[in-house]
Amino acid sequence: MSERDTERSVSQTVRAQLALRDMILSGRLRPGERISELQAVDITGVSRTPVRLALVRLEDEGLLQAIPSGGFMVKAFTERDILDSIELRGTLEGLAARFAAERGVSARSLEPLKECLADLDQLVRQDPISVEAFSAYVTMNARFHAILNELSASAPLIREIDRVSALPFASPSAFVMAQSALPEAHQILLLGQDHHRIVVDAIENREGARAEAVMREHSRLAARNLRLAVRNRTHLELMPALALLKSSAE
Amino acid sequence: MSERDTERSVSQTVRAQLALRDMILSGRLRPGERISELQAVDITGVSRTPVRLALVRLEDEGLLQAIPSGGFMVKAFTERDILDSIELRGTLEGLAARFAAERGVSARSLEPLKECLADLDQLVRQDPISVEAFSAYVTMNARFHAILNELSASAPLIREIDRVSALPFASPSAFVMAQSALPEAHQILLLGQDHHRIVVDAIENREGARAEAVMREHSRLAARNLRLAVRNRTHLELMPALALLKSSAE
DNA sequence: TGCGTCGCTACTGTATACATCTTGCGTTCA
DNA sequence: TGAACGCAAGATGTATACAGTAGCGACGCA
Repeated sequence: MSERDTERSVSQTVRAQLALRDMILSGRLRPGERISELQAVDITGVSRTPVRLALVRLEDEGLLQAIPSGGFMVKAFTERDILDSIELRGTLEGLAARFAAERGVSARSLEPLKECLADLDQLVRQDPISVEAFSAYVTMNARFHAILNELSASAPLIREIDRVSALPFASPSAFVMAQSALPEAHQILLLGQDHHRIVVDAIENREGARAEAVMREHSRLAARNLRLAVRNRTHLELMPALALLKSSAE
Repeated sequence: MSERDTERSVSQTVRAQLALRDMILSGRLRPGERISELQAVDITGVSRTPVRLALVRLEDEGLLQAIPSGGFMVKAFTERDILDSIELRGTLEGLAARFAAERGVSARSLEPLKECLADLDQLVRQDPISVEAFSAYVTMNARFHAILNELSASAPLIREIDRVSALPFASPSAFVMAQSALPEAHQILLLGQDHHRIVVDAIENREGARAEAVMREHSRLAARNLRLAVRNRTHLELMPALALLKSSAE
């Protein structure tokens, strides 16, 4: 039904954007491959005008790269690019946390964040964590990060964080599912949750430097997950984002 | 001549983008004002297709805001938004400097930065600084920042810095010209140049934390300039970016 | 056999016509 | 007199036709 709704109500541009993004992330369009407008028309079934807009949007989303002579190609990323993007997100989220801490947040507006924290606590408490719980964790984790960013009350900053997190391998939840297959899974989850706890505490006590530092460190868990998961090589299918890696690592 | 070249060789899309950006920054399109495609067609003289692309590009450049029901309006910024954008740029440039310092930069690739530093030294040495020298300073300062960012050797980071600096009030040179009218002008220039000197030194000695901290502080000079210039209210014409401020400050 | 040039093909850039939707104003009814 | 409904105007969303250009291949000449 929601499928139907999507097909009917959403604009052709958005539909094309979703279809193309899916093709890229699933690896059916390989990094470096040129993607012509007509090809995109074939894929998406809409005409060139919305396809063109979709391509432009995917370009500034960072998934495509403009070719000087015209047209677009699928962007390729190195492992270093991915790690830098994660560090970048951590830096921005750190700034958001610092803003929240330094500028002060009312007890009332801190409430949703604390509720979210409690929900996450509930989830990580199970010892062998079920796949469903992992999935719920991903959702709730994204929510936690979103609320935290909002607390910065800085529109320009939130905009940039959203932008950076749109890269499939830079989002706070990018490698959580991959992590679920690791033996260290539970321990990493507990570490992450402790970071969450600390940042809430730091904001409450207006400790800007502490809030910033812990969010930076928090993002490095994603980097650690990435390295572990790539090394183990099993469950690469849990990380669709890796389809964008330059061939060497594939 | 370059005018001619622009008119001839550049695509209609780019031409429309430039014309519209100019209209916005010059204040002829006021913040909050809706800008219809047909209106934009009248302004730019090109047809709706390239106009549309130009509008989309200006949206993700941050100058326009999409209206939910379709179309775009000129984005309005608060003084707080501007200050946050400056802090944001400082944070990103700080990260770039830290990357450069921690990862190490060869003496050879540090050379252009040092040359740039020496050129800047030459410029700030004059005591009553001429307007021409100020103008030259703006150019050279932009060059210094560009080289510094490149030294991070991080494509994703450079991309974001460029993006943030594209906002007319967030670029490293945004308020330098405005500053030229202030009595404190020379002193501020010397402070900024000292920051430049320190960051080069820190990178050379692989002091990541120092390089990061000084670039953050460096960006706050822009915030200080902004505040001073707004308070003095003279020479607001040197800061076209302020056309985007929400009405209160105008 | 290699290099240069010519021509073709297929792509992107642009304009415009048509369809759909939203918004605002006017009219009518309670 | 106020509110709600309907219509009209103008906006955006979409499709497509046409023009211009770049890239590639083939052919010819040295």
